[in-house]
Amino acid sequence: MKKVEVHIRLGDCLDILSEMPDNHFDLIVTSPPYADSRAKTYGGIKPDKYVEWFLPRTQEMLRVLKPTGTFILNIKEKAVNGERHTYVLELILAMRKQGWLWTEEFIWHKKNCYPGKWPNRFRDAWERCLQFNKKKKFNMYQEAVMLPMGDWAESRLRKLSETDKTRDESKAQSGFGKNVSNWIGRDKVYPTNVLHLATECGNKNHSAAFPKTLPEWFIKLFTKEHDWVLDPFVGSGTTCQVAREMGRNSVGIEALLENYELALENANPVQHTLFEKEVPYETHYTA
Amino acid sequence: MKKVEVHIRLGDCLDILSEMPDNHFDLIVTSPPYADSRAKTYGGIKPDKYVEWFLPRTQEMLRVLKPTGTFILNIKEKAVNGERHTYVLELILAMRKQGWLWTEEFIWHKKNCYPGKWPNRFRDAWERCLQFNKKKKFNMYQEAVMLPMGDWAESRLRKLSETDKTRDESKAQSGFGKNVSNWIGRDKVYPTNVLHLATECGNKNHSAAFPKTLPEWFIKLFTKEHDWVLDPFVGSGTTCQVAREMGRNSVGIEALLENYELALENANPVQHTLFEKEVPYETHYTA
DNA sequence: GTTCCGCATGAATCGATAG
DNA sequence: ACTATCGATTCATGCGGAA
Repeated sequence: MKKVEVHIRLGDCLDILSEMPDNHFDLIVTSPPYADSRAKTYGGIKPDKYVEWFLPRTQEMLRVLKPTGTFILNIKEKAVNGERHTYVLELILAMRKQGWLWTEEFIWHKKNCYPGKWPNRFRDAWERCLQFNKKKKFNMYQEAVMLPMGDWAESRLRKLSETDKTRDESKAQSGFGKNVSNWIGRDKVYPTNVLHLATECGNKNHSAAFPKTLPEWFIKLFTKEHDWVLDPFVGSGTTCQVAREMGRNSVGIEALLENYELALENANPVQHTLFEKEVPYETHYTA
Repeated sequence: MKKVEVHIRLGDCLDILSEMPDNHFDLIVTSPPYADSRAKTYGGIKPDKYVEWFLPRTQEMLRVLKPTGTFILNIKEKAVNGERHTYVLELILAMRKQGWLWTEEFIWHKKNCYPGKWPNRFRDAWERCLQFNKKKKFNMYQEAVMLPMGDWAESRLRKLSETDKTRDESKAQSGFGKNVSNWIGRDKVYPTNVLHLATECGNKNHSAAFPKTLPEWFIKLFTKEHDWVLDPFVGSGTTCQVAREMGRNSVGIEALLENYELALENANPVQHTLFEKEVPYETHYTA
């Protein structure tokens, strides 16, 4: 019997983080407000001002992250004036000057992206998941995210419709997390740095631009049970909700009161009791 | 009967391009030697020197590209010292200062890669295909790369056609047939900026995993027949080979004699004659 | 209980219109 | 000239109701 803590805090993460101790978190995973979005919360940061706005916050994140910890930043630059804006590129360069190591760039392939048609551009179906670290040696539990493959995937792939084949052969990989128990005992392979996840769209009230499967995958990969997870832009609480279900302690920070209350509701920040043998966390969530 | 030209040139593209006229090419598509690779050819450019080395060449490419043309740069930064190197990010920023517009970043998802992992890293299954333009208005033939639609309409279309067969055929000639044709017109969708292409693994020729499908897709998207395509690092000639098969004129430049001879062989740079009715180029390749 | 169909709904982007 | 707002475009997904 172990306790899992969930803390949801109201305020700008720049202020909240300043009260937190050094080297505390094993994983920071977040999807910050993109440029020109969430105007109510942060005043709708202009693309040209984005790096300047973000850097003080990454400075605090660098401080509160353990030396063995990882920072996953989910972000995508928008199209401005017919061009991709460069603020994400500049952010990476600036964060390295802060002391971050830019270890890897995962690609989140959004299977169901926003529709639309333009004369000069196709639909944007991917986002960056930038991995930053403090040290070259960090904790990584690669076996936790292994994919079932082998005969099952092969036969399944063969049975896919002709449409599926020509469009996207990733279906065999996209099911990670789903029905994991069915595949236990089968051959498994390591995943790649391309993630195939759908955004959870038609859900009741709020559509999750940040699907549970995204923080879930990185929490599996970079933490073990009872590690500490931080989301400095927790929004409706998805990261903390997933962390709790997986037996990880977490802190979520949200600046907008409306989202804060939603996060309280979703993440249920009461100290929970996990009876490990009866309910191992793996059974608590599904993809 | 129209002629398709293929020119293969031996030398550094910096020199060869300097002899070529302004505003000549409709598409430049290339996969340049990555940093530290192909040491024989270009002396093994160090990652830290990559931007400096590449910029004079993009300057020439900017000159020879038509104002309505597009430059597709397939590139991926390597991991150096446990970090992703930043030379690609810096290259994008520097090329914008040269006058290029960074219009889009396509992701090439390499589907069938060999398995493998590193202690701190999964297998790298994607590469950047950076799109640069001279002007905000450029030629783009989006219909040429449309894909079959998803399951939703596929099942509907199948049902309609079954109904069409088993039921009263006279209906097909009246209003009902129009409905069918409407659905048929809707059976294709525009793609996204994520490309799912397989690498040609068992390729005897070269280690360079530059599959024909990659230049093919961009040639379809950004050129029409008899347009001019340039690959300044043509390697074994793949781009020119595909261009010829698609009825586009092309110029390929290669600095290494060994590759140059291979390109001569593969791209068959004799002026070819296309009898359009007998062998429309569309039949030469598949998606 | 299945399977199927209709429908709403998006971290979007462009171009035109208005202040 | 430069910014703010609005309409049109488009498709994968899951829900609820119907056959």
